[in-house]
Amino acid sequence: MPYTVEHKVKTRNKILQSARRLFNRRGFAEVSIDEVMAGAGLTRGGFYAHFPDKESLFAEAVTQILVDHPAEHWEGVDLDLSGPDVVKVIINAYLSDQHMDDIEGSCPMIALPSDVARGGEKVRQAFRRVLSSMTDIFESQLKPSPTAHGDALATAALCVGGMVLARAVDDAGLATQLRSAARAQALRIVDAEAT
Amino acid sequence: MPYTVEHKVKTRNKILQSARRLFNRRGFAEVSIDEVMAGAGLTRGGFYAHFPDKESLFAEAVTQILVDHPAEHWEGVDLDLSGPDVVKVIINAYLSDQHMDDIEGSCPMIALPSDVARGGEKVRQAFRRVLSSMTDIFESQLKPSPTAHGDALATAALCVGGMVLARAVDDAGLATQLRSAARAQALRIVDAEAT
DNA sequence: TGTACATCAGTGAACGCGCGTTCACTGATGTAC
DNA sequence: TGTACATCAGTGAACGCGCGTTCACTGATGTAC
Repeated sequence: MPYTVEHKVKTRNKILQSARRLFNRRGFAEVSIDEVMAGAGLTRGGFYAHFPDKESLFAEAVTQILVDHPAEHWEGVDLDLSGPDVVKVIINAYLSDQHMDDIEGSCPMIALPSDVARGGEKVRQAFRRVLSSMTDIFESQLKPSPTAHGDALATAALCVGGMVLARAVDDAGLATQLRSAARAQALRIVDAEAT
Repeated sequence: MPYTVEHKVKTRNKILQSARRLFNRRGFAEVSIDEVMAGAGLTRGGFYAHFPDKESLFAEAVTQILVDHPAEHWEGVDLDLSGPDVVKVIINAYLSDQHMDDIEGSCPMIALPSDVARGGEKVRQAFRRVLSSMTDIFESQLKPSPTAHGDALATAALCVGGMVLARAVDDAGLATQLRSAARAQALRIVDAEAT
């Protein structure tokens, strides 16, 4: 068996990373397989040795951030996921300038939510896994209560909603206001409900 | 001058409405001009007598909801914009089952945020106008304070974020939880800061 | 150790197709007489 | 009032192009001897 197994896995990951960068920047429909493969240093035809079709690539690219960067996500942001303030650290990192500017490396929930909403079942399932990985951390750090689950979901809605609006608006000042307003409310929720 | 001026305006609006429906459902890049024109009962070629290119159509379609439905937005939801509880009425309508299900008629901030974030200046400006028309109403009903503006922005982030996540997730139960969690927090903000 | 070989990751030409846009036209319309 | 006409909204064939996908191939590789 020529070529090691790791060789193929490595190539597959190169394709996924190229896809994630390109999808984050330009969206699913606007990116061609040619471009994804070129970004991975490969050519068109090889794609189908790794993925059955474009839609599958989309689903895996959305999930990839979970597999590949389990702890530290956004360039220049230190995520200490073991300290007592995990939730605040995540909120601040999520709504940070670095995450705002890091289009290619950003969370797929911000870069691709409307693409996913229109996508197939696999993509939407991948999206839910990403969201749950966030809300599970939030909920685990809140004081157990009947509202803890809802508070975690609302906190995620604030983080994602604040960033999505900030990215879509043509006014940099408004974008900054949106992020700090979302941050303030998110921190208020977790402060009120912290363990 | 054959054909009245209103005739051309009417046709233009038919194209815009067809575009808004199709873009909301399938996204900007995924919808063809042929489909938009067919949805308006017209054929391909006529498009360029009304719009210079596809991007301009996108920008106008995003704004159209403001021009066309200034008061009542979502099917089956009564919006009383004159009462004292405007903000609560809007929050409830925005996060309602009707708005969740009405994909074609929904707010463009929910259906198209990531498409807009990648779009040109005109589209992003149109998006900001839609967002501001919402936050202006919120802010005008809050007790004047240094945080009123931010509270209005955070409320919008909750409404939009809650709906965007609900639409993207593959789990109907989670979608409902997201919407009611966002609603609860949004109402909490305006209750704490109401005039 | 060195070489012949079987494997299969990756290549790139080719496919049919639908896209955004252009343009010569047609025919329904309001107006002038 | 009735008719001839100029206008221009809308038509649909055509354009070049890039897409997703297929497939016969090539050549770098690890293995067997």
